Amino acid sequence: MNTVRTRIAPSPTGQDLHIGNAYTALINYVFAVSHGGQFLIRIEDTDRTRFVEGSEQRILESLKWLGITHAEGPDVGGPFAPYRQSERLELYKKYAEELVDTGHAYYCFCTADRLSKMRKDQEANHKPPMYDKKCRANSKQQTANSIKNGEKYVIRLNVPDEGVTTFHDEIRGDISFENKLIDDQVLLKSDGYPTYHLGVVVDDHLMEISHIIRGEEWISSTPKHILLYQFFGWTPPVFAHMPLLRNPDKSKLSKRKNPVWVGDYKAKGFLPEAILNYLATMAWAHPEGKEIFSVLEMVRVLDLKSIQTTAPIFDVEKLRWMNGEYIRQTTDDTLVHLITDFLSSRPLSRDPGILDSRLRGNDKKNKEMVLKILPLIRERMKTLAEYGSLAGFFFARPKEFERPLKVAPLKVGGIALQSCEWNHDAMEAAIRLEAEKAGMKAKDVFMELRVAVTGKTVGPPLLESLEILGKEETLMRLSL
RNA sequence: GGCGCGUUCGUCUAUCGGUUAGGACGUUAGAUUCUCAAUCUAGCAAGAGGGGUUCGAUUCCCCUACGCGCUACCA
Repeated sequence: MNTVRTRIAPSPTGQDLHIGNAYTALINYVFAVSHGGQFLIRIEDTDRTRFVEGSEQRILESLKWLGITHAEGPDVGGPFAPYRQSERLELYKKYAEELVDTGHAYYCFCTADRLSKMRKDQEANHKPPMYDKKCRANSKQQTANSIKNGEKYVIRLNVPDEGVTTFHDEIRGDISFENKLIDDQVLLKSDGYPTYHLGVVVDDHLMEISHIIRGEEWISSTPKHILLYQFFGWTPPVFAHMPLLRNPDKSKLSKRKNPVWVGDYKAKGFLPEAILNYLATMAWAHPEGKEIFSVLEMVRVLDLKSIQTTAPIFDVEKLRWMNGEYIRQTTDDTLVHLITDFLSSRPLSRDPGILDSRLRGNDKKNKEMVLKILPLIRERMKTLAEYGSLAGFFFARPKEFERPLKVAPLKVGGIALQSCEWNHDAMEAAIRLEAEKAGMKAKDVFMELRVAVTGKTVGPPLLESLEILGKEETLMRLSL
């Protein structure tokens, strides 16, 4: 009875897992784990009009990619299956009717036309747009007749006209709402599906959820949920409303203004650990002031009460920095796999310039090559996607040059490299010597060699790169 | 419009009523250097406004302003 059970309840209406859902998933997961409890997933697919095919699978995949694992869910089952609301329809109907029997809900036969007209009038008169409770006055007989005649109906929550509904929020304290301002919410839609409000309360209770940790956007609906718990005679779980992640313009994080899908960040070359770490610093700070820490470490120190109430802005720049930190921490072997997997899973058209298919090999030989290149580029990479522009020249000759080559210093460099031994120190000595002989700055010679070999003015250290590239290939590029 | 939630550097945040208001990202300058990074050093940068309470408010209370959320047979 005392076990901590948390959940996230995504609805399959988007192309993937929303980063905001990933955020609440992280907190729910960490909280459950830190209390030796269970974290589960329930799919709330009650809106058929917005249903997106394949969404559920992608949500599950993204969660898995992030490393947030669930004990129960639509894919793995569990003691409270099914975990998909569309498969639990009879349940909601039963509970909605129970509410009707106890007088806490009623049938409503109002048409969409009437409702929208009513709302328009209310708006015109500057009144809060709420259902006017017309059907609450229907007699039992009227209701029975209407149903018998096949009239479409919904079941609405019968909210008391007076009083106040209060609930305690673990993060924000007590929050109260006047009952007269709470709408007679639809609980069961005319298509037989429950609305969020009914579904969430019934399932959270049946699935023995102990803590509801969800987004701030639900605060206003919580009194309806509290009322439902009261009417059913159930003990409500603990509530904690997380602040909403925001766009740089402070609006709720949305796909129109930001990449919001976890898959977007994966495609941009972010590592799951970095994403989670960054998310963890949203509205919360490690008690020791650490910036870089693992989920496991978060499990040790997270306290719901220490979560901030202010909605943070999702700052991709800081995420990039953090991702770079993680790339630098990653072992060579792991990073090789990350890079080769990343490249092979990515559409060729997204890689510009000199990057071509030779870079994308997943074979052993290519992996060895990547391993050699790694020390030259790892501290220059903030995302895996930058590998291409950083290391592309190892695999293919530059197709274009950032600027025209200067012949004189290039010649000097060529002479130096032609006759020298192919190692870092020998090359450096030769270049400096030849530069001095020609009365040039060694710097300029280095730069010209760089442009000729890589096509760019910036990149990994030149001599180390030449060592890997080999003498033959280097001289070939110099003679272009 | 109504209801709710919120307000510390540009951004993420620290602060058990007493601090030169600290850290991180970004940014600026410098060191290093074959470029760019990485690294190191230094700098710039904040308590929305007004009332209270208090010996003392960033911290507690109220008001205003501003921002955000909700206001569907969407979640």
